[in-house]
Amino acid sequence: MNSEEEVNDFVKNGHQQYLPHLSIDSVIFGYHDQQLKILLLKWIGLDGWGLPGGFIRRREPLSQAAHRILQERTSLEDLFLQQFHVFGDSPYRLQERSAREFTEKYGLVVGDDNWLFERTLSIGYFALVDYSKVSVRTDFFTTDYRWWDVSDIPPLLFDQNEVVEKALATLRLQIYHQPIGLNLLPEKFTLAEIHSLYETVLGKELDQRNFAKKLVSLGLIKKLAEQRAIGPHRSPYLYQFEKEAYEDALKQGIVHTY
Amino acid sequence: MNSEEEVNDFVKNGHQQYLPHLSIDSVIFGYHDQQLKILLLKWIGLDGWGLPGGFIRRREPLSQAAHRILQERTSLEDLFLQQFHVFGDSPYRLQERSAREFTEKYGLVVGDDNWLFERTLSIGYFALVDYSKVSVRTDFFTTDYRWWDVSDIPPLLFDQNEVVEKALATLRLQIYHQPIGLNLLPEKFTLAEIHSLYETVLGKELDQRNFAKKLVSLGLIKKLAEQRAIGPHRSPYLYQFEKEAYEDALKQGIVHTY
DNA sequence: CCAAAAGTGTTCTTTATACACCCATGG
DNA sequence: CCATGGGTGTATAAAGAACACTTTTGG
Repeated sequence: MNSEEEVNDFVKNGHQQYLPHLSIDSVIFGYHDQQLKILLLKWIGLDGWGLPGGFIRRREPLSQAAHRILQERTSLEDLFLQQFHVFGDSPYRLQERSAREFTEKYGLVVGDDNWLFERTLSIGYFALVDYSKVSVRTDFFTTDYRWWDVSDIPPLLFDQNEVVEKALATLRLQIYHQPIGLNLLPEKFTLAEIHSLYETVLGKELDQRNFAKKLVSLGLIKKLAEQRAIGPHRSPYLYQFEKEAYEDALKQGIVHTY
Repeated sequence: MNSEEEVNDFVKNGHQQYLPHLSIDSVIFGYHDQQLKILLLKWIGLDGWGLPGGFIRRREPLSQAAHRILQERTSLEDLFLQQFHVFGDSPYRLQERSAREFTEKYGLVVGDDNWLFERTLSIGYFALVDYSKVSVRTDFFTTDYRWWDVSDIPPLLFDQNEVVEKALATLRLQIYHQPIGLNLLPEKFTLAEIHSLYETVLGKELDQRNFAKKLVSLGLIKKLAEQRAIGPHRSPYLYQFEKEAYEDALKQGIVHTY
């Protein structure tokens, strides 16, 4: 959605294509530089950072909508994507807001009764993606994007800070039952990398030896013959996920402590 | 909602009061007779059993709507109520269905474009309630109700069997992180009762001695001086939840194994 | 040869599991 | 006095936590 014509049509007639009162907000986690990051978009006019999101087509299954929205935004096909909460309590989501504001800022004339300004509940999804594979597409409303460190999220639009908090809490809880990493790390990685990922997500230190022992003994990762040259230091071995064991653990759940 | 007039108004004008395309389905768990049960309603006309549910008022916070719906149905004020999933994938939820059917069965004339027959996503909540304190209110659409054993749920309307399954799965997962029982048991209970509750929810046997040891050592329950007379057997002691420890465990989570 | 990061085992402590007998009660 | 369900402890096994030194590498 980039041309003024398209945008106009979306604003004026979007309610014919999309379900009103409902949107999807995506918290997209990536991992880079030893930091867990999320992707935020800069909304022009509203002058603030917000989550990528979108609407559900009238006859589109919900989970398909969530995938489509993410795919359109990041160009990723395969990703871990999971619903985690519906947000419908915050006063922001109750306001029928800012039609005027919108008109002023975008130069589009819309009425107070426009579908975009009715009360909207938001279904939160979170995704775990390989940072390096994402190519972000911006559009008319969102001219800029940036990966933000989760410990340093700016004030977001509406109640989206709460959405991010809840996504993080869900991820941290889930890591005790399911493996993560397959979608956050490149295919081959070092022990140091996955170790640091887990420390980052959990926000605490994990014993190096115990951690490696655990992952290997669970059969989730396997050591490759390959090593990686990393400058004037000993070369670490590369590891890879055991896909079958990983998928099993995802489905059946495990009880971890790390 | 009982008089024909009220029902007519709800069908014809409900969309002015409620958000369209969205409903709340409640899976209400109760525990009785050593069985985990859920409350189902018999929908007249549709000729089937279904979950209690309702709609969200246009300016009503989501969680408040969930509480209201449950409160109206069960007369309970304090209960454990938790959102667990949004259902928007099943083909049932895509069908704009049965306006004709409806007209035939209820004798109300409604059009195909009536708000009740548009695609509806459902937000699933589950509640844990003290079976003995519930007094169920029926209405025009639901003339009968019954508590069903979770292992013996009949085919439900739409995709509601899936909703029940997911609620159960969520409850079973959650029991590993949070205590349950405070809302399922009467205030004072015996070790045998709570033990059997946990066995029922988890669907497996738990060692009697280890179970009691664990709950007491976690400080979740405390033994009272009182005993209960139970016929020609040794009288069991009564126990009570330690509210503070219980609430803490709810908030902060625990790692159980039982 | 040195700075920096990698790799690797053992001990101790805590937690979980398995298991069986005596006790109290009312009829 | 007896049938029934209640109550309790200990020993073993498994899992988690704590802990430090040697190796490799390129500059």
